[in-house]
Amino acid sequence: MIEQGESVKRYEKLIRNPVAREEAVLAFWEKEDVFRESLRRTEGRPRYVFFEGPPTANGRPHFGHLMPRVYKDLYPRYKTMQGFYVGRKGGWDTHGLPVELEVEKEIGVNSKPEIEAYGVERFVEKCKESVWRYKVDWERMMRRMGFWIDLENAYVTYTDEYIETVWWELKSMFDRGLLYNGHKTLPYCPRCGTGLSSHEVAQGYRAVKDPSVSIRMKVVGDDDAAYAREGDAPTSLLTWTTTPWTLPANVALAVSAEAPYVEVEQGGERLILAKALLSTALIGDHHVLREFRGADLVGVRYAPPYRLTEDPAAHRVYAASFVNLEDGTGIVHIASAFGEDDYRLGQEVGLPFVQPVDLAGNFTDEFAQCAGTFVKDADPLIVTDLRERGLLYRSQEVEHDYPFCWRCDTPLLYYALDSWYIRTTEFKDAMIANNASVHWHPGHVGEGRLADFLANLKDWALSRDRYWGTPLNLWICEACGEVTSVGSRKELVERAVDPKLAGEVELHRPYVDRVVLCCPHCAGTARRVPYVIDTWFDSGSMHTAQWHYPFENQEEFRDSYPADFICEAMEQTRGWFYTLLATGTILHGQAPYRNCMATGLGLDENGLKMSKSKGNVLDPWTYIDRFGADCIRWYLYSSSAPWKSRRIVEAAVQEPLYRFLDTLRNTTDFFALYASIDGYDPALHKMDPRDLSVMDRWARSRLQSTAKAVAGALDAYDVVAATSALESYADDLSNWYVRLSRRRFWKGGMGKDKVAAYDTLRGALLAVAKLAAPFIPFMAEAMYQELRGASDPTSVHFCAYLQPDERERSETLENQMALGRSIAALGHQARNLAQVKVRQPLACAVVERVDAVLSDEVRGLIEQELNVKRLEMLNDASAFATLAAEPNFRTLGPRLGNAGQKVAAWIKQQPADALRERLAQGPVEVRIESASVQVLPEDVVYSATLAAGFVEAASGSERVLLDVRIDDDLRRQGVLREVAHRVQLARKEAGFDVTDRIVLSYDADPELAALLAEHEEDLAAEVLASEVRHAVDEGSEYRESIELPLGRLAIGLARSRAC
RNA sequence: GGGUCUGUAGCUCAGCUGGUUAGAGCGCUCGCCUGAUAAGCGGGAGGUCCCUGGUUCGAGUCCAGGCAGGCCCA
Repeated sequence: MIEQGESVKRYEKLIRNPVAREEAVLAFWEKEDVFRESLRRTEGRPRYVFFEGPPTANGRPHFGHLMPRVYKDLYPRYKTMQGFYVGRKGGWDTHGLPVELEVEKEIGVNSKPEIEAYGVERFVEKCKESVWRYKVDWERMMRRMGFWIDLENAYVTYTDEYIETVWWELKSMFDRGLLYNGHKTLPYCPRCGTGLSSHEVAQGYRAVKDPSVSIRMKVVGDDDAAYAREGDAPTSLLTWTTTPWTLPANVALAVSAEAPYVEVEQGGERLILAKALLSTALIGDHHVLREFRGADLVGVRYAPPYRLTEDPAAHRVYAASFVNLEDGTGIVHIASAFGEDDYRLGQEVGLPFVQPVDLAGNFTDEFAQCAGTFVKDADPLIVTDLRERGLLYRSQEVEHDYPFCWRCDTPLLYYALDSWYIRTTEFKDAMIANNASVHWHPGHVGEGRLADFLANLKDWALSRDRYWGTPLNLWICEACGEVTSVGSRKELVERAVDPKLAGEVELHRPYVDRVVLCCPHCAGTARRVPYVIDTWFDSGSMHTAQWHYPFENQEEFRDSYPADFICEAMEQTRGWFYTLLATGTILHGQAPYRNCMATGLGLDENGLKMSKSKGNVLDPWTYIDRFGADCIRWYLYSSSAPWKSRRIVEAAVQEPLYRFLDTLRNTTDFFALYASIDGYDPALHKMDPRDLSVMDRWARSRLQSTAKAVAGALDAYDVVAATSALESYADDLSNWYVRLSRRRFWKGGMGKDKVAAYDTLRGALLAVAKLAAPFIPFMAEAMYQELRGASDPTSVHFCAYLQPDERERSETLENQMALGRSIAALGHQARNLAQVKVRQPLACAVVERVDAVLSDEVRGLIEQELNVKRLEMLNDASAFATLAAEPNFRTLGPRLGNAGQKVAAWIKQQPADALRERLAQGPVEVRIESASVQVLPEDVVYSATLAAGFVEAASGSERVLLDVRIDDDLRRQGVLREVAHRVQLARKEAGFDVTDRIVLSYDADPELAALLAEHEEDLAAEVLASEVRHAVDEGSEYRESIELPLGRLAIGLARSRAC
């Protein structure tokens, strides 16, 4: 009888709708201030340091943003539960060209002159607003996804504090001589008047046809070269370009030092070019005169097509590593103002800088014959001119990819612009060493992509000729040219001509530009350079600048450098991952992070990257509002490795809801249902370990193994393995432990066995909640709140992560159970084959498996599961089969011909077992019509025929033989079970409660009636009937007629009033 | 063009250092089971493991070349 006093604990079912369930948990977290409390509880503990890679809030968050974020939340939660203090300072990236572009669009301007006309101050103020446009969307998304991060104290890269630290960093580099002024060759849009960053350029590549010309450059001197001219014929270096407009700026030619070059004779002239390109570069017949290495040509002087400089270093041949021998002539035209390689070579060997093109892309007076002409339009003019002067060897058109401005479609020019650099190359070895100290997940990001980048490291071009960014903190004296770097607000005030202004001024353009310094060298007036800095330097400085170090928080900084864990999308490799590493190495001499995880991309259903321009971005809310945050989180964690790109397909995202989350919910609900009925209270009903059944011990052992596997996988940053361990435990618990233990919960009273079952199930569910808490924080919390005891911590997120307890583990038991389950599966398969229902008891199942051992307990479970009276384990079950020997005509025929038939007949007559034994010793001699014939082992194949009444099912290493002979007694037992089952179904159909007592009434054919009468008490107990009547009640709430093997049965059910 | 990743069932993906007949989940289909379950169990259909060559007794796995897609960088 069930009594429900007030003191009895009630367990509620979990909220079924995942979205509603999570909203309830969110409300609870906020009410209890759970995130901040989790930080307070761990304060002072050893740290696990996490750095937030700051997002830009001038764009809406989309599904792709969730991918790194789920891991950025998982590890801090996991480590917090392990007792570490994991501060999670948020951050916002707020500067840069993308912000400016947004504002340009908004105010309807399209170029720098227009911005100047609009007013830089107004423009910058707009930028400042723009960066917060979608802040609430980000905050809403983070809150709803359960991403715990401190946004209230987030660092913001545009604040004066942040800028001040960046200034401090830059000054410290300046003082160490690491900043210098030079030229950077950028893809430059002459119409917009700005260089473009690489991601902008990448958007504008298009295949176009351009001229491809080979030009003679006549050798005029060989005094400084190993090469020496021979004969009197005119000799030319043959060079090649697809940008004829750069030829006026030619200052040198470059060759590959090691490659072979040849001098050929053709039509009375001599031409020099790379041997490898002879056949593709020359037209018509030629005669090779001699061969030499490129190095021999170094120093040769030649006549340029246009002579705009008289510098003695110019118009000579140099060796360069970038010379390629795949197209062209192997002799590369160098215009140091118009190409990155060209510029670097110019710097290395001291070439003059010839730049006859203005910032609008037109030739200047320096190249008078085309002055005022746009360079691309000058191409045909120059080609014609060269042809007329006999310098043109060949002119063709080639199709290749060329970048265009993605905004205005103007062809971009590679143009050397004035720029400040950080001498990062000086730290190349240090960065390589620091990179090697990082644990990369996956390895190829650090070892491949980044290492590769570091191996070819170039100095960091720091300055940008724009408006919205951290102003470059360099002031140049108008009088003496002295450069001053200002490293703090204090210093700015001290040096300013107007200290009051310097004390109040916002550290942005155009305000800070108004601060004029007094030159420390000559007391002249120093003005700030017009640049802002690359915004990557901002975010790459967060390890220091987020604390406003060294002006504040010195201790905080020391305790949180380097980070233990960072995680961002893969494309940050040469972005944030690199800039952090660079600034960290230069400023602090150590890699700024120990573990770095890179995540893949979110792809749309066609496998294309989600991007705003393609219009295929997925709003996370489409799934959050339908499946909930846990479902999305688990999908991302479990579907594949973090760094793999994923197609986001609805069915796949939804899957965990049914497969995993509902399994947890249902198992918890199962517990709640019966624990409520029984009034189970762990505080009152103490479990004695001696009462634990084999199922309990197995469930407990599996739990410990799971805890071990999950923590091990997480520590190895193998998130997928962690999720699959949890999933398989949830499955084991629900579909094996609960399924086989149901009867223990049904039976009345609160016996020791029942307490053991409750204790085990509740313990397992609580443990799962803790193990799963970092992954699915909502579901874990909901389960925990349902199951926790009064003295347990308020939230699952305050609990200690489960430490595996080896004493509860038994590998033997787990292995035996695994074998048992495999046997059960085979047994079911065999029943299927024989078309015998599980409810029909059978006498015996035989398991054939070598050296298999099952304890009596496990064996008992399997007998029950398979509904067999006896389960036998054998090494060899051949006793249950009859072996027959069959001749193998494939071997007999070819070898023996006609005699084969006779031998075959003989084989068939032999007892198969005996024959096999004899053949196992070797060939057998047989006399066939007075001739002796050898029968070889391969001449015989054996077929086994199962003993009558058995069916078999087999998998890899085991075989199950099922005795499907049903005698009268078994049949009657089967019918009894069938009747009980039908009554149970009827109860459910009638809508009765699990605990309702019923009046069962029935009519049956005679044989069936006799059987039922005999077992009436058992039946009544089984179906909770308080009374059984031998004629169907007319007043029954539910009636049904059933055909059974022993006859027809009519039943009637009514709720009993007795109870 | 350089670097790198990916290519396995209709879909999403596992397949560790090479080793029987290539797997899971979802979907489809037939049957079973069901006092928790949108569940579970079993059977079936569904595969050129991108292609070609090589190494090997043996290749989805290793090597080389190619094709396709993606990303980063030019």
